Amino acid sequence: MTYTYDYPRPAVTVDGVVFGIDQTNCLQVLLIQRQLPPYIGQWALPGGFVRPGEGLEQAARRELQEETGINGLFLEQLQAYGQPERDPRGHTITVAFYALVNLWDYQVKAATDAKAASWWSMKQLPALAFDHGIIVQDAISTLRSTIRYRPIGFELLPIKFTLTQLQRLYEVVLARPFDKRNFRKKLLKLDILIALDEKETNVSHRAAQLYRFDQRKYIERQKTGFNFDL
Amino acid sequence: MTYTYDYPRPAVTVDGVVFGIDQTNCLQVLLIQRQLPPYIGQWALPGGFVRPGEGLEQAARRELQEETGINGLFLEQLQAYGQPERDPRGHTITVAFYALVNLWDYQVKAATDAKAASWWSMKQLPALAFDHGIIVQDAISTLRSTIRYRPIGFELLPIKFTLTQLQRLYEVVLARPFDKRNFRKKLLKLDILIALDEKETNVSHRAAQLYRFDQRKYIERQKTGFNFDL
DNA sequence: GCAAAAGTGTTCCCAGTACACCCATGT
DNA sequence: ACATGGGTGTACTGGGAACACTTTTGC
Repeated sequence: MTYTYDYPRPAVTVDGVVFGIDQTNCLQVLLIQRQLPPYIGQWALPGGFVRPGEGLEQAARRELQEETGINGLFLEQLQAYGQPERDPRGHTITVAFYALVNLWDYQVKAATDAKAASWWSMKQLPALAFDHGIIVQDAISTLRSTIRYRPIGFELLPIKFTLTQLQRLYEVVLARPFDKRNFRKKLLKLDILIALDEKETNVSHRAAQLYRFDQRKYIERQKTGFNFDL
Repeated sequence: MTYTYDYPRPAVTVDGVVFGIDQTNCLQVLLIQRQLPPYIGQWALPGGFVRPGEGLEQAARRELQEETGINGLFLEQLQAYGQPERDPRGHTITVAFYALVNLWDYQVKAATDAKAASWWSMKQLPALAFDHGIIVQDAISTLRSTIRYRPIGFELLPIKFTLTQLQRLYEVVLARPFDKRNFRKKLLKLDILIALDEKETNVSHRAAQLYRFDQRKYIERQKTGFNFDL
């Protein structure tokens, strides 16, 4: 079965830059090892061809589900990459997405996945296939600017988290330290966190208060001209 | 001549949202009237199919040149749109760009262009073909956020401009008034404007000082950790 | 001399920043 | 009792916001 058109068409793929944060407080990216040419054996972003009748985001979610077993996560478009020589097989345009995943819950899943998918620290990424190295750099740069004015950081944490975890998250992503007192003051004043009736357990130090993000209140705030800004 | 592939491929187009500001202090968008089905006779964004061996930005520049006669302008990618039903002819992915053009210089050119291209005020856009209405909304929203932290506003002005022109520009794009004294104080303190040895002429009021943007100094500033921010 | 826009300083307030000690818990 | 991270308040400073009058030019 073949498909014929009156004019030549480039191929269209989607690729996903999936970020997570592990216990070691490093920003991680999910990569898969290619089983087919070109770049066989090299590490690359999970992704694949867009199918007929499929939206771009839909295709990205499907590919991530197929290749890494994770779904239902925060996913947003980065941009399209279309340099004609970026794929040796021929003119291929890829639409890149970035995704945030809560590694506290998904950790096991990714580790036991059969498809040669694994987490790599941003600090020591391997050489990537195609132009995927550039895509990852663009993704981290977009993540850094976005996390400062939209409350997407919570996607990287479990539902219940401590203020210290939240602070570590911002420090890791923005690669910059925050003052503990000022950070807490600012976050609590935004009034979009709910203090739960729970504390950490089994820690050999004073147990920390647990919070969760109040999406509803955030949306309310936004309507009345308020800006998340860190 | 036809082109055959092993798997079905969506078509790939580029579209451009070209912004300009005219004398009436309105934000304008350049539209063309479609000469062919679908949506024949309706207004749409200038754009067209990506050709083999052509990069995305390259394609966007070519289409703008062909359809509107303007080139060499500020052009940056917005995002890709790929809902499968967005084009009645079949699955078509478009990569949208937004562009800024100095209407003081290009005004005549666009007006005399033969191809049914014309400027429309953002305040009263006609119904647009395809999902172009959404694309324009996304473009203005991106323009608004980008103009606040990157000095791209100057692309909409002639090389020599007055501070009042610059202020009007920001007021028009951000749809919000600025205080004259504070605006001038802030802009001048950034130290990226060069006061020229020239003033306005033929105005029936006190002639304003002319300035130009100092790209070189801006790049210097940036390296030494400085942020344009308005 | 009048209409129309250019140009110019000061005060107030809030948000960002810097900074150090006591508290609760497990071993 | 000690090690570990949790939790808290104050003083300073710089930038944003509000605000009104004089100057220059063409008619």
